[in-house]
Amino acid sequence: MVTAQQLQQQWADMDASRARRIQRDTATQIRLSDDLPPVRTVAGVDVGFENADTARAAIVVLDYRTLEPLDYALARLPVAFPYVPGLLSFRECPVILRALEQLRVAPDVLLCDGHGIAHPRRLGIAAHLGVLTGLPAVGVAKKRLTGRHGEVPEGRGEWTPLLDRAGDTLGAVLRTRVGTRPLIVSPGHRTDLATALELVMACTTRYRLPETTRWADGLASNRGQRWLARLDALR
DNA sequence: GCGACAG
DNA sequence: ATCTTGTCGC
Repeated sequence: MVTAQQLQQQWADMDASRARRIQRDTATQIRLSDDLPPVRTVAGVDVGFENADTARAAIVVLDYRTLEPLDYALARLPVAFPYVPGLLSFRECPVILRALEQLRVAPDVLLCDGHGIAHPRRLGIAAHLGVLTGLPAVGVAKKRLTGRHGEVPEGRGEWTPLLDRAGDTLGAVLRTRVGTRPLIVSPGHRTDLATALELVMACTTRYRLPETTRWADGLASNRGQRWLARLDALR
């Protein structure tokens, strides 16, 4: 499998047009059939920035049934790619892979911060990460990147499809909690939309964001110390 | 050429 | 993403 080091060097300072070419090429390897094993562990994946040139990835593996943390990993790496809408994975995948290498408990599926196939070239960070690792992956984003949709029903768990120009379904705009902005869920790799929605709802309790992303978000951010203390308290 | 634009 | 306190509302 590809290592974080390889990508870090290989993608450093790569021009946008070449990156898009890689995306169109990599997107052909995505499998959207639902072939996940019985899910017992789910991982939250996110990246934060300590400063302008240091990225920090956080991965937290939760027990799918109880949503209790089973394992986690953190990784730091110099930023080698700018943030360009549509090219997020080139900036964040290297650190994430570095963190995945440290994990001791293997996750059955990855819930990533960002989109799956709800992307201009169908290769959001969740899809890219899925292909790179071979693991089932789902995209959970707080904002839309591409696609259009109608009004979203107000009930918890209700959703509306996110469509592209041709009318193909890219994902779903999901209301995880009443009274808050909906999330955008899209399959990344080895999952279909129905399963992606099921996974996200199963990981969501009383907040807008699923527990997976809440943990990963917290640990990747600058208040990560707070969340580390919570993990220790559970042991 | 004019908007839109994950984290 | 990140810089940051209080504050409006259930």
